[in-house]
Amino acid sequence: MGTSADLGRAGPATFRVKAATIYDVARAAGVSHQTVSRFLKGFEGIRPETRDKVVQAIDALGYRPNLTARSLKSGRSHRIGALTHDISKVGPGGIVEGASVGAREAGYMLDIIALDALNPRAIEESLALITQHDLAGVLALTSTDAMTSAIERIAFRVPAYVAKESDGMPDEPRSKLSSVGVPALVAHLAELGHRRLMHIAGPDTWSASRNRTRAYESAVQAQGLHSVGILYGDWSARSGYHAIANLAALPDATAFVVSNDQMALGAMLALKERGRRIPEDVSVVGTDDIPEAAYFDPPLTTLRNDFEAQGRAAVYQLLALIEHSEVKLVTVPPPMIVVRRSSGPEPGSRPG
Amino acid sequence: MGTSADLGRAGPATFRVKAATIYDVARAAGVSHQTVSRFLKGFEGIRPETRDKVVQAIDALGYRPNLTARSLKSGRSHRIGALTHDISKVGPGGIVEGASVGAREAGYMLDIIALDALNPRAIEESLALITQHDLAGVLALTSTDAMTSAIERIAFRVPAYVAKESDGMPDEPRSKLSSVGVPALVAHLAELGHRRLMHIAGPDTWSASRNRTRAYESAVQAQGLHSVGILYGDWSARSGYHAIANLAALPDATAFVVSNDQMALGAMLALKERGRRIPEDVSVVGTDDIPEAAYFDPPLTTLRNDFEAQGRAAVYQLLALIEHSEVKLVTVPPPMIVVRRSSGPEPGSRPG
DNA sequence: ACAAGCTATGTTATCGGCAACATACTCTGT
DNA sequence: ACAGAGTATGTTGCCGATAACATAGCTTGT
Repeated sequence: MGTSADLGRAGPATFRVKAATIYDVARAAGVSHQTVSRFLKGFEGIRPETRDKVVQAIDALGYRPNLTARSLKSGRSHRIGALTHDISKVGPGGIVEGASVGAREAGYMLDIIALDALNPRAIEESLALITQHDLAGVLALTSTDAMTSAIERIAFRVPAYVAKESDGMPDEPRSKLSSVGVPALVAHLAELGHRRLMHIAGPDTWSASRNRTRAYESAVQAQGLHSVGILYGDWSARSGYHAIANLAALPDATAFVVSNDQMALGAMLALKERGRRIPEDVSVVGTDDIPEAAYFDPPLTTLRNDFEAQGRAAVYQLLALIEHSEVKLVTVPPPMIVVRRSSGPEPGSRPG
Repeated sequence: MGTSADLGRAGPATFRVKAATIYDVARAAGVSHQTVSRFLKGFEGIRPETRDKVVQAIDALGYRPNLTARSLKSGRSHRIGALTHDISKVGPGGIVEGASVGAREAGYMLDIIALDALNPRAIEESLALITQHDLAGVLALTSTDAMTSAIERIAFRVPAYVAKESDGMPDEPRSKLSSVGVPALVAHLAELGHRRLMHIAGPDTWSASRNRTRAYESAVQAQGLHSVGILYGDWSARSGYHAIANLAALPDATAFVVSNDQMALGAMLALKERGRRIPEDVSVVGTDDIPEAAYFDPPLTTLRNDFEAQGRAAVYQLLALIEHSEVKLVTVPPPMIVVRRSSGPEPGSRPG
């Protein structure tokens, strides 16, 4: 788009028709408003004739309950706040989408609160917003330290929940550890003969990043491999590129385990520019399986994450806190490895 | 993440402290609730002593106005709904983020309504949600036909606005046409000597896609070039790949103008797999400048779009409709061309 | 010095639901 | 045939704010 001039198109002139209330319905049906209210709540003891009159009146007037009034009285709103930052950067719009759908299924709305992570006052302001807007609960969709501490402070006022991103290291029986998550990537590389690995991690302030790094380290040890070192990025392709490009000399790792696909993309470009062929000379594996990963050059071996399911699961966890009900089980599929062409056999006994 | 078990972490036990009301404040200050209300609205005629008492009471009690009650009485909520779908696909989580920030600046909340574009009933349901939740207005963040028609129906009840995506063809003086947007891409290719172009478009149901295609066609004509044909994708890298891979024979175009960066990525892979070198044999240009585009192989020549600014601008347009006020001008920078290595000189007079 | 006119503040009604209590009506048993 | 129990429905008050109207207290003019 060019300028704001062509940004959009105004709707027709707006005369908002005043919506019908239970009182309107009651009058139309010739009953009291309370009868209507009872009907709406599914109260059983209403005579069929009365019920019919109410149904018809509701239908005729196109009545829709006003949730604002309802929350005022009940003190309980039907909206949950989603604290986010950098969603566009990190990718998982899928989490937001899943959360929104999950919320709607449960009759809630999802309010997006985009934090400016760099601005400490932003959290303060958002807190004010949350209390003012009477949210039923708050969800943090990115698990940075800043976010976690914000949530901890919010949690004294409203139910709050941090949706962790995939870490590839579930609190699961050891037996499964090697088949999913980062350990599966490491095992895959080990099978291909790689012995010297390098890791490109996300920011240390993200718990997801720390978890992945820990998973990497323990998997390397468990498989009897050697970690040549750890580089840090900020999830962006740019940071992945510079992590490699800024190195004085490439270490003698034959495979790189990268904490997300964007950084893997950047790292691959830097490696190619330094004359390494992928996967002939060096293997690269990522994490997340963003839709583009299958079309990188070469297509990226990575871990598939179902972000939408994660978003939904997070909403249901939060709803359990809000409604003190049982957690509706949303199974989030574990991150499965997707093998593509960016990983290949270790270059072998060739010298240097 | 592994399973729902490690998805997150519950907050501490929640006893929501009942928030103070204007009545509490009034009692503490020894005034009537109306005086408090007047103070909150910035009413001038309050004696300094009274004012002080109110300020202190508010401070002591940590009073925050309850916006639910406020909207009930005033009939005007401070939240706007954002209809979206496929946010994860097109990338512009940035639009959502920008819209959220813009909304907050104006004292509004942004409610996300993720539509399932495939499900016609979803629009119906969302409409019900909107009226129930008493939204001040509705914003469509993706401008598909389905969305536009949904908005048209909604607009009779609440102010509504469609945020068009960049189309590279602003309603601007002709003089500017060639320096920004899709025409700039075409001009760039013409300068490099390309004469035979091909276009990969997005879905025809997206107005942004139609606009880009139209801009492409008229620019090709204006520059005296030849368009070899148009292929259609769905914005995904996958569709870009198959658009090229499914071709029985590659056309004799020397440059491809692709409607977004993801499809360009897929197309580049398919071209390379068919033995074409980029940019030596064929040039590829995209649109959007997603953060990854600079790290494609080769880095992609594309148009830079400021999605966040677009989101904010859309919010302000809508607010103008809601509040019948002047449009607060938010200038969205025009999409500027970013030249990278995916575009190069036409292969020259070499035979086929 | 007192009516008229302001100013600062208080009182009451209202938004649209829900909940508690109130009442009219039906059914049952004796 | 009528008390008592139960059922269907109506009436009133409340959530927390705003709006309209009401009333004290202070100026001002003559």
